Amino acid sequence: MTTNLNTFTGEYSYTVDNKGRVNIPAKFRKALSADNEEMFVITKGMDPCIWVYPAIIWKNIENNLKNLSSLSAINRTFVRSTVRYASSTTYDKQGRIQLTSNLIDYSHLKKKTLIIGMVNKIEIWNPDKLKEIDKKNIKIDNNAYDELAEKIII
Amino acid sequence: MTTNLNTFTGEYSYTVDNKGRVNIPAKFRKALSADNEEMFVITKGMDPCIWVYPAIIWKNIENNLKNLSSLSAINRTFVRSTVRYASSTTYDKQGRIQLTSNLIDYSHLKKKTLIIGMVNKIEIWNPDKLKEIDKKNIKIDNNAYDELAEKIII
DNA sequence: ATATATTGTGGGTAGTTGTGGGTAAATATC
DNA sequence: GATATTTACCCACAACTACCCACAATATAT
Repeated sequence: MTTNLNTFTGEYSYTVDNKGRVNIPAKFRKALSADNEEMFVITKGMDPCIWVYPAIIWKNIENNLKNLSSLSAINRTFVRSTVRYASSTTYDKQGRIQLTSNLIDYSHLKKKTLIIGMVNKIEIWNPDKLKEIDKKNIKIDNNAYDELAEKIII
Repeated sequence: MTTNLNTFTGEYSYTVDNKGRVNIPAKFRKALSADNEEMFVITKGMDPCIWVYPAIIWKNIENNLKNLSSLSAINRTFVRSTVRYASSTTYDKQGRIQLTSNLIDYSHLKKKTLIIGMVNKIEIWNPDKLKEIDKKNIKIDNNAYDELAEKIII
């Protein structure tokens, strides 16, 4: 059976080389639908990590943003903070994408990275940073999970 | 995959030279549709920055304004504060546009600039000024912001 | 178990991009 | 009308990027 297109699961360890490139796991590349033409959009995650979207998924976000009028100050701030760190890249013959130094700094990437499938997007983490965050999140009360339970069946 | 035409994302650092020229990032130039004929319209932003529109997008704005009644105070204010300062420029062989001293003053541009893709337009900032504004905006009511995020971010 | 193909990591090179400045035409000033 | 000042266009060069190839490690097939 073929898995869902543009859907990513699982976790992989890779390295960022000294040119700022990381491999996109082969499985993820295969999950990309053809109309993406091998293109991703990378941007700042809400956690200290990099978010990687299939290009066509990102396009939807972009189109939604286009409909926000810049007359409203909140709209301007929102658009700016959303797209400011976004840039599109196609992966090279070896399956790597080029990260920007902005995003590398933001997510504290060194050499080792953890690449995590997050269903409709991919996250790139510094493994140590993720451990840190995980520790904090353990304390998150179970009530929050109970709330989620009503929305999602697993 | 071809990215959306006349759509800009990402953030770039450039310098204004002593003739008042700034580079338009290569990626942005490539995103310009051919019928713009390498032309932008620069004008006063609603924040203390310069707005740069692809010429044909600006044309649409002008046409829309024509249909707006001048009875509305907001319309009048917008026309007066934004349209008033608009002027068109094509970029030179090196990819730079010439700014006007009016706009340089208005946006407090010194040497360092931050050029930000704002989907359907481009903003040129003094990096320090933007930091200032960002700080202020953190206090802006988060509810409106979160509402937007829920609608738009996937 | 061995051979073959695929995948991940490193580096080299040619072309592009960003930044400075120079020169001639156009405009303004006296 | 002559001179000064600005503007538009051109060239040069350093820095960077995209693209290419190589090779080792892993996975797959026979």
